[in-house]
Amino acid sequence: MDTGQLIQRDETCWEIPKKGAMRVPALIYADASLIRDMDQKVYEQITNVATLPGIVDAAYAMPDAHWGYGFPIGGVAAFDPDQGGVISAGGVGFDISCGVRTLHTGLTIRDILEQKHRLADELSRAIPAGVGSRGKISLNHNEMIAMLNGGAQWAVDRGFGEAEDLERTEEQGCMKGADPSEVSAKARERQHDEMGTLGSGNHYLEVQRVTEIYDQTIAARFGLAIDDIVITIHCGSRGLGHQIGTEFLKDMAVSASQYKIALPDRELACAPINSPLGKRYLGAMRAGINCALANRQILTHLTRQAVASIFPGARLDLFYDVSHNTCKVERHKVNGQMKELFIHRKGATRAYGPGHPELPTAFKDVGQPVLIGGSMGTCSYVLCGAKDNERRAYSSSCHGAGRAMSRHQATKQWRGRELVDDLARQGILIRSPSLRGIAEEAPLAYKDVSAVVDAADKAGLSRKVARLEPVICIKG
DNA sequence: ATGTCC
Repeated sequence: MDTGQLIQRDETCWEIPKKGAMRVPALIYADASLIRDMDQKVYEQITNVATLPGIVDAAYAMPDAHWGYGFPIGGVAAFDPDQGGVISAGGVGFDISCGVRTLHTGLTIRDILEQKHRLADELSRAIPAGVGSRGKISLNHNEMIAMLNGGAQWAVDRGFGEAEDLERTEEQGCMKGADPSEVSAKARERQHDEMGTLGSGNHYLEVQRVTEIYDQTIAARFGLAIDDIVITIHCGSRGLGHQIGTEFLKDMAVSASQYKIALPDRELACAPINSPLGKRYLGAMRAGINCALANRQILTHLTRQAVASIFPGARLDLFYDVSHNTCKVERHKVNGQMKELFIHRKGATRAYGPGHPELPTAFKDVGQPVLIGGSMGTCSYVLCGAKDNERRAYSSSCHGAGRAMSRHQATKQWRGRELVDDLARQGILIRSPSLRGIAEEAPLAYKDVSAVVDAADKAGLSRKVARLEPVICIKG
């Protein structure tokens, strides 16, 4: 991106001033180097988002922003229903409530070193991964509806995990207001035997080692210390979420003119929050969120079983679960008054600062854990919602490294087998059904995650707490 | 992201 088109507000905040059809300005949080490498499409896309009805304050892009469908991935936008605000399927993303959860293991790197290969094989056997992966659980109609209403709470009720897990999951594991009757038969059919599966693309299950602590006090509160082993699961709502996205995107594109919404890009298709279509999508999307929460909950149970077969005494307590493709109703201050806004976060993580009433007791005084996945073979980070970050991007932070190169380009540049061998030499074990998938996910096809989190920290979105490095990676 | 094209 050409920095000449932007007004630099400070070291990590860049403004696209309001012009043309824009209702508000757009703000990008990144350092100069990330901005220079950022896709020019991000400029176009957040400029377009800023034209949508009812948008409040600004359209935001996180430091990891890149070209997405309509909205950039790494985009945040808040809409006011009382000002004609809209909800957009492309503003949530196809993989509804894709997210990350990290489990403590109580083990250290010394405990697992000699069992590394066994653990990799066991996890690979226990976790269904890859395109169209299927699980052992299949849901009949009534169970499907119960799952879409109950999310991770439904999963815990069925014996997948423990009640304590729910306290450490956004929405206590259950998104209220889901309407399974708005989830089509086709979407439900696609999910019939996909519960408890990882899927493909950038989804993974990773065994990680804590290698650096940046904030001793918060790390201690988060239960993280050097050489601890944690396990991180990154996945979403599988075929069901994708089907919901596909169907509503089409409906929203068709009905935009009926709602008198001028779309600068068809991919920005949306509907007023208070319209019948907007309400239908909200109900379906919330059911999709529950599907993703239930899916990660079942995967947690499968992970616990796999780890227990090698380390019988290990306790895999949930550290935290965050979603990064959502639209949520939150109370925020607008012109000095508290308002209920619909916050779209696409490839962006909620990052409540210290003291937020919705935080679990364990984190209330320090802030929300923010889990940032790196690319395969590179590091990941744990951050913490920063004080006063509400006024920056409605308490949001980045979600990962962000792609720097297309999947197609990556497959031309790398061979899966060579990447697996290279990483094995670095002591990182990869298990995946797809060598092509590995090539698409080559570490160098992503932005430098360390630069991304440094920018998020400097911008005051969230604070660095700990760095994690991969030991084993189960890839979809 | 996605039964990587109904």
